[in-house]
Amino acid sequence: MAITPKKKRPAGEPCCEPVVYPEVERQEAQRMATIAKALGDPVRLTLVDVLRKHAGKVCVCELVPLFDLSQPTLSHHLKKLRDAGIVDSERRGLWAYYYVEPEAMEELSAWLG
Amino acid sequence: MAITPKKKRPAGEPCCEPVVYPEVERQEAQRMATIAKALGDPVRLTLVDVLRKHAGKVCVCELVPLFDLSQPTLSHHLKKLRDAGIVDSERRGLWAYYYVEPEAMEELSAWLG
DNA sequence: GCTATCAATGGACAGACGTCAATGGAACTG
DNA sequence: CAGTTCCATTGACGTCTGTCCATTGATAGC
Repeated sequence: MAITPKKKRPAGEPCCEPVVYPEVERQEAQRMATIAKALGDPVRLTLVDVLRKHAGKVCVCELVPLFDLSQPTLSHHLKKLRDAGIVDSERRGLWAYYYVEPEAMEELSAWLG
Repeated sequence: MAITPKKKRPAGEPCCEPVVYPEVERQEAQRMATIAKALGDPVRLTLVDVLRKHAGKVCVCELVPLFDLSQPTLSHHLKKLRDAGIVDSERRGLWAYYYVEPEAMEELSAWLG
């Protein structure tokens, strides 16, 4: 079988220096991507912006009319944000109040530089 | 038909103050979401990280072996990053060199706070 | 108890997304 | 010119995602 190696570069010089990417940075990139993905939707990013501008004072029933979406859909988005650690919620009686948990966004902001 | 309005809140007090979200901020959120979405994939975020740490010196043939993916798939991710204005490329002979166009990421970083 | 309200959950569906194999196109070599 | 190398594009495929509707859970007031 012995396939003859065909490593013929157009010029003698290599295209660029070899690139290494350590495992540690890979894992951090993975985590940052998770946060970015949760924020990578117009509805969710808007939700986060609304929440951080009305710290601790916004209940879901006030969020729903801001969008042209059903209440279950918004609930799903809020759940995604919660799963990503970007927001959290607190129940008071019938209502659920959401607020931003700033660590995740700060992390991403710092990573972006 | 005249459905009788059933606006009975559990308590007299409203759940929270009414929330407004201006159109201008909506549009900015939309743009930020586009950037975040492009970054919301582990492969793409890793690509960006590799590129910014080897400014202007990385050709595609060096990027491919960093991932367990086919060359067309990587090309597809690079295109997405280019479409989002996060990276750009330059051709030198056979090779294509990619580099980070930092404005978009800086914008998002600033927005995140 | 019963009823009303707010929020979360489950199921279903169309569309978007990530991936690959095959192909195409541009540029260099001999 | 033909052959090679590198990169982009196309088409196809399965999976994930966003959305809705209907329902359930939880809490409050009657």
